[in-house]
Amino acid sequence: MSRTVRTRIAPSPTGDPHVGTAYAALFNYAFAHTHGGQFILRIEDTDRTRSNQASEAMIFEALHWLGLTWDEGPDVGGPCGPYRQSERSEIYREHVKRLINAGHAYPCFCSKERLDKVRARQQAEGSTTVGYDGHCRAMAPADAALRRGEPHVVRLAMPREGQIVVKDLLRGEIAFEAAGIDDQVLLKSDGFPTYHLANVVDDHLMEISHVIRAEEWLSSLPKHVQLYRAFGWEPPVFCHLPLLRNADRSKISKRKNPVSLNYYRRAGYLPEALLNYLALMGWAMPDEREEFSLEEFARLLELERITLGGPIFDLEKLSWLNGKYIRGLTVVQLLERLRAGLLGDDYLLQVLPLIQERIETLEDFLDYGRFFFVGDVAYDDQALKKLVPKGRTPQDTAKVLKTLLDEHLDPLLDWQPERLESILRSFCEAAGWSPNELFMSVRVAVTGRAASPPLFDTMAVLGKEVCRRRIRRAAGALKSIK
RNA sequence: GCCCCUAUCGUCUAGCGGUUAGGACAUCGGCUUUUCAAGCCGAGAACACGGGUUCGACUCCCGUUGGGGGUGCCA
Repeated sequence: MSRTVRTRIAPSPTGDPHVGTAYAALFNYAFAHTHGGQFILRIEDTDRTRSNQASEAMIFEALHWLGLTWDEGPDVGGPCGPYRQSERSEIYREHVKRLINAGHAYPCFCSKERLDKVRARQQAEGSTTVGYDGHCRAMAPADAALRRGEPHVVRLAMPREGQIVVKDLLRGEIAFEAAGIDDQVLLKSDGFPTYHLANVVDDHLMEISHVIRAEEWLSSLPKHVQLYRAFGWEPPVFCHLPLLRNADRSKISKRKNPVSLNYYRRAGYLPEALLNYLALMGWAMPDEREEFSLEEFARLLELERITLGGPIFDLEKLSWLNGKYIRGLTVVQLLERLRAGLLGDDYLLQVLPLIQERIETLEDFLDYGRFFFVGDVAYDDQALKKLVPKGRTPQDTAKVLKTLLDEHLDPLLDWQPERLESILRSFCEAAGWSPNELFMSVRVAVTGRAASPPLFDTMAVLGKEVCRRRIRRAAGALKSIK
């Protein structure tokens, strides 16, 4: 009870920095501060194929922008490091060994094919439990030792019967039938731990007192609790936050909502307004005041008061709040905000070289460079016509743009001219479009005009978020054409 | 399919057995204003349904329905 409060945010660096990460970080940060504890940043990069350095850097950057500073983390260090899971492999391996020796875990040599087959059969039979069937659990330790050289994973030996009762701060006790939970993989065949293992081991070793995370983890809580038991550790307090939702109530996603923190930053939302809005999701101040600072939030947050209905992330209300914050600034402060972004030297110095050769008077600058500074661009009839190459239909064009965006541009984190060019060029072949066709279409989508500075440089300067939303919008506009 | 969570205006929420069910966004109307915003004032708008418990349920319990999440060698 008197234990120091230590909370953490544990993002996985596999994409653009996510608004859900900021949401969880906000509550963890605030709770730690309410209780004079520490807030820790841990990078969960155990998925070697998806984890990526650019993503990690963007997460740091985005959280710094928001002002959610951490007391311990990969960049600032701390007594419980390293804070990057990829650098802790030895720790996990040792802990797995302990579990195996105690009979709480076992090696599993089942092939992917067998696993798929088992799952397919269970599904076909309408079996009540779908998951690993425990095939290798019966293997004698001596036999397993003999096969040590073969590729294998290590699984957690879950109790076969009875109930696993877990406790969530907001929901109270929740009982799961042990029979319905399969033996989770703890150590992958590449030697890296799964989330389940790594998060339990690290939370324990890093002395995390309160695990405040998204509700999507609630169903794996019994596995985590079982791990704490197997290790003989005292589990932390668990508090599962409601999931942010799209307007249709599904879990917030990039197809239906801007989810990248970079979007909000570029669009000109003030970090304190975003944080304030996020704090309103599932939380209300005791006096119902809706505008408050991070400090006030950190002073008054009580986890018990969090509401559990999944809140819809409402851009309209966010924008209203943001407007309030902007109006609350002095003119000089407003100028500073502008200079920190769209009207800052950094950005202007990127834009100007692309415009310089194309203007004759300084006042041409605004007219010509307009699309570098606005959010959406308008597509007039002429632009709409240029968007669709001769001989192509609006529908085809919309489809090509969407595919380009979703499958090729969206996963790109290193948003540089060279990368963009190679992606667009190879996409031409895949789509069966000529570079002329595709590049003009993308140019118009991204700038609103048929004439612009070199496409890839322009896209690079505009940034991923702006390109994304404009291409998306262009595709949408095309679809509504007859 | 199975497991788990969840349910107050369109949206975010207050409520914690007895209230004309309150506030905010959005919407609509008015005032202000050269215009547009902003600001101010006002209006419409909710306890999903069915059983209990109780003198009394939005509040407690059970069920139904709706919504969500999970069911990966992803987190």
